[in-house]
Amino acid sequence: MHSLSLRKQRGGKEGGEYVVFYYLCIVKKKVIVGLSGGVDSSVAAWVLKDQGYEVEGLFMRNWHDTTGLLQSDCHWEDDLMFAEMVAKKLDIPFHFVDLSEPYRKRVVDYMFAEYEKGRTPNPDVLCNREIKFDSFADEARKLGGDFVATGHYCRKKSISVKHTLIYRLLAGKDENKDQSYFLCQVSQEQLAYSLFPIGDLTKPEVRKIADKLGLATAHRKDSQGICFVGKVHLPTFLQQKLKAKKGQIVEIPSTHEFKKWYSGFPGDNVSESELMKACEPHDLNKFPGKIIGTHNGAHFFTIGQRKGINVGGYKQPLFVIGIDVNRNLLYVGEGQSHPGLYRKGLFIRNNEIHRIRTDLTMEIGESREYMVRIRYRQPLQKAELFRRKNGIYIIFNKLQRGIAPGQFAAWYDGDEVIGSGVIDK
RNA sequence: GGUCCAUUCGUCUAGUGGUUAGGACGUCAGGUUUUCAUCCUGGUAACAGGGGUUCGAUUCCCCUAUGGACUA
Repeated sequence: MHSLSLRKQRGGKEGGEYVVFYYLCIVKKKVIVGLSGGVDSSVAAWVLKDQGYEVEGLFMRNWHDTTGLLQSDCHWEDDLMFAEMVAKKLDIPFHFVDLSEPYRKRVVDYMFAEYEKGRTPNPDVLCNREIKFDSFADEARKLGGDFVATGHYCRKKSISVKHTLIYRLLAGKDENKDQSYFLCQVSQEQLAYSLFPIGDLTKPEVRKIADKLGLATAHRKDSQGICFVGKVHLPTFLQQKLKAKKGQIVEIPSTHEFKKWYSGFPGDNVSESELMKACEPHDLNKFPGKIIGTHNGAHFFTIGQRKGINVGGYKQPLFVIGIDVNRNLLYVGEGQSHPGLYRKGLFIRNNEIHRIRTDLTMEIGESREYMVRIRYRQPLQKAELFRRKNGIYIIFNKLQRGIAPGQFAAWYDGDEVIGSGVIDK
């Protein structure tokens, strides 16, 4: 029995309460915390230390290129400095590792490849699966870590299913900051090796703790944009590798006959071809569209996007409702409620189905109700998942706006992430 | 060739003999957001040009330019 057991024992003597700490076991578990230079990971490190773990900080540098960055300066040096200051304050060993190569290969290249296909990738979900809980975890093992920990707002629990230990990934306690979505692609093995120390805290609590401890990161602004890369002007960033190509913008009036959706869910015995139809995107080629302008490459856009179309004079804003990279066409529609913006369902290929709860695998022919989100911070949507021969068809209760291939759909049971997959179409 | 009508922010437009010339869309900048988006707030920006009439012209008149309609 290696697990650290730091116990609090309370005695209620007449002199008042006192607390006695003692160790049941002398061997402390070692945790390597990914210190990013932000508050969340700083407090995570402190929480672990407070819980009695042996804690070491590891800063990873994943990107030091400034091409396409909105702020001309690259922030990783600042981040490193803050991370070091925190480590010093908490009195924990501090390490540095450069993971730029794997990050470029496994996250950035994937990003380019997806955009090139006219899809909209989520690099941060990949970053967690491929870097933080993989390459980084390997580095942690080299340092003798028993676990890695991050400053994610999510929780891990375990249950025993048929005598097997199964890890559960749960939403963070702070509903407003819940980041479980970004971890929707991690595996049981990765979860087993991970800790999320601040999952039971809210952001204001985290800030307060950091403030009380006098951590330098207490009032640092939350990072935004692509993890490690930062805020970028996407077309500029993508043009490192994808070339600009002029093409036509085609407006599809909302008055055309768009697909009709049935209300609610189909029956559980619905055929795969029927589901396929229900999850098919709008066939925009068949409409007589109107050419209203030119763009610099359809692959720089995403469905549901408003900014950057560069065509004015309309009563309501134009939104991207379709992308055709082969013909380099950008389809747009006027107004928030344009029917081309909404769909009833989506499809995930067999080989893209990822299960976190490996014990809850859906068999072919099976269907289940789950709550689903297709973007970070989107309120969970009621949906039914149909497992069929080719993959999973997700039919939503309500029409969904801007379903974008390449993004991840994650399904939840309550606040637990059950599985996820890349949206194929 | 003649006659008539039009011309206002980048775009679509509102309006008046004295207005800070209004709005929408675009765009830009902030805010929200560890993806892409969305969303919120704010800013920028126009009376085609030249003459008159008038205390005062974007508004009325004339000419020029451009676009449209009708017609020998």
